[in-house]
Amino acid sequence: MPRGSGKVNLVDVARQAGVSLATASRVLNGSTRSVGAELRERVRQAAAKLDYSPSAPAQAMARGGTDVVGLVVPDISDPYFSTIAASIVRNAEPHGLIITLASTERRFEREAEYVASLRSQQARGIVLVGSRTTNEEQLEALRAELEAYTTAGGRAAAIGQHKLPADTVIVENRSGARALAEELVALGYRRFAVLAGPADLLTARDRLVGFREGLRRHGVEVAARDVINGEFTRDGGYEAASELLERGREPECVFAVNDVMAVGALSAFRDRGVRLPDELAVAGFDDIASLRDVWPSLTTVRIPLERLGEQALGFLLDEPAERSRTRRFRGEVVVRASTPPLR
Amino acid sequence: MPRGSGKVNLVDVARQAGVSLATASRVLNGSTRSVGAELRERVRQAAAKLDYSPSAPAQAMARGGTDVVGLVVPDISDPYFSTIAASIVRNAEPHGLIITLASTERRFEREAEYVASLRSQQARGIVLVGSRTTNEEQLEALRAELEAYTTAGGRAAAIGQHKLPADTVIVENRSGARALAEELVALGYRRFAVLAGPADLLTARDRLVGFREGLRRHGVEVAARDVINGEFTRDGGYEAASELLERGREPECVFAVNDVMAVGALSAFRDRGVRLPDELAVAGFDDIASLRDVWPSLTTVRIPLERLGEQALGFLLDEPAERSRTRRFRGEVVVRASTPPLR
DNA sequence: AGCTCTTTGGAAAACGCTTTCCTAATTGCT
DNA sequence: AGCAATTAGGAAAGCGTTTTCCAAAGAGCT
Repeated sequence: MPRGSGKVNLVDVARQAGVSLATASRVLNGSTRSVGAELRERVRQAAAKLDYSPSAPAQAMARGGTDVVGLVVPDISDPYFSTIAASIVRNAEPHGLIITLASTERRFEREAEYVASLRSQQARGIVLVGSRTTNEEQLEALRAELEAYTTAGGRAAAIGQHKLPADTVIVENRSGARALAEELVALGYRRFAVLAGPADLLTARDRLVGFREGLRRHGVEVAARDVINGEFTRDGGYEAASELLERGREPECVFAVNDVMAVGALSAFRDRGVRLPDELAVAGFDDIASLRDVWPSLTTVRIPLERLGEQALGFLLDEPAERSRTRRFRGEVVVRASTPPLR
Repeated sequence: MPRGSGKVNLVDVARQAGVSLATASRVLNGSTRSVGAELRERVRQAAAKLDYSPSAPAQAMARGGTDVVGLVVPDISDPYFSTIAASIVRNAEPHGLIITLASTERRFEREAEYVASLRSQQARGIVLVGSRTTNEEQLEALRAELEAYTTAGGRAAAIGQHKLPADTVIVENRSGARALAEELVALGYRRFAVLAGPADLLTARDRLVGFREGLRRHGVEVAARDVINGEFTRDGGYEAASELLERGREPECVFAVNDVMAVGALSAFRDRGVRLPDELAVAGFDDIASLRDVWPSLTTVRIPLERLGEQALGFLLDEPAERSRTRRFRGEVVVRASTPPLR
């Protein structure tokens, strides 16, 4: 039942309770200093009666810091990132942290802007979720901002992005893709095509490299014209798959470097009348939960997405280390219906 | 290239530029008051040289407000909500708004807490994305918080939640479900089952009600035992579908009140050996983009999710109205492969 | 040349807290 | 009973901005 009159501040509460500002503050923020039971009660009552709500900005000023953690992702509507975001939000809540969300729409240059904004907000920490990496100039700008942020006392963690001045959480894309490749070879596949995502995306590149490594161990190669770049999205997958068919290539198995692209490819193939999975096998990467119901169910590499976010937040909450830390997570190959044993 | 020494504030900038604090402030925040070209330049240089970053909390205090907009959703990893979130983030950015994200994990009582937190943060606006509605007590608590928030000058908008003291964006669930039902009848279906989501969720209930209305127009009923409640999630759909089969019911078509449940049901049916879509048709609701690639592709009702977020934000940015406004969006039936004409 | 208007710059108040520094009062000793 | 040590409350100094209020200087008149 709110009292409707203007803003109520601590002074009002103190006056109402008949105590000093200092006492009111001490009662309300559970400070170390003790306050007599009687006054404590009076203050509590007054605050309740006036429906007092402390001003977070004022507290931030006085305390010299906030409980804000900034989360910067390339695209919050992509299930890969929204899963990570969910785990971060979930884990942040019990610590009383407030999450600020920025979605860069996969425009890398905005990451630096957001970091700057977060510094201005006096955010306590930043979690940066992986993005492009090849443009050295932009990367340098980002590094500079991060540096400025951390020297100002902020904590930074990155997911899937090496070489940043921050604690980082890494997915072992390369070894995961390697293992997947070997599994596919074991299933009998020899002729592969890869929907490789953007050429300048580290994650995508690592997966391609690992995949080729795995094949090569068994003497299998994938020609350059069987590798198609495209956006790291569902539509990117659809288009790359269409392009593949148009080139007249006839692989036995298509590896899309992430699940989102893989399901796009599934539709593309189906739209062209390809009978899945018998005529063509498809594999993905990530094991996105909300995509587990597609048919044929995707063979993929499971990444512990929730743990990624958890760990990144853990870094922020830990004591700062002198050198930046790295935590690696492995993927696990999951074989499903989209890649039946060949023949 | 950050300067590494402690925090730099406006006073430092002013001193470096040899001007007063007031002048520095005026230059840096593009105030109305004009400042001579020479001083302006000196201040700019000083700020750049010191890598000055204004303190957002201090600005909030002095200005008496922030550029924060709070977004409260039931579950950010659900594509329905992450799509809305994405549209809000995207539209907020050009206005210089900062989005704070709270995910209640579908625990309704936390909405009120988050609103309280947002009031404390002096957030400029709140977008509350639909949740339960039947517990009058909790609803009252939420109303009280919202009331307190708005009388303190904040703006509130709700999506899919009526009867809140806020501008609201409504999806016409009922008419959408009605149209879907009629379409299904036209395709020849007569025996239906419904995976109805949680009984206390308004959205779910409206869809069920509308669906029945549509059927009734053609003299078709769906018995109570063919309506199965469950969680509004993928697993909820899977379980409800399993339950349906265990009951030995043999509908011709199953309507899941949202797509996420529908794809869960798809898997459940497939796991039990039901041949889709010929043996059993399935329809959903929402037309979630990332689920468009499932097979059989879902017949569903398309909701303009992006527009929902856009409109909610629009309400926040508009001049406040004396009475709270409502904007309704209609859904559009989309028939796909999961409901082939019967026979 | 003597006025009154504009500009332009600075001093200082205000925003709402937290926390240090005092002071008064109580407690625990001897 | 007298003193040190502890406890509880208040006054006031920040925290980093924005913005009002003044004053000085220059511009435009007659």
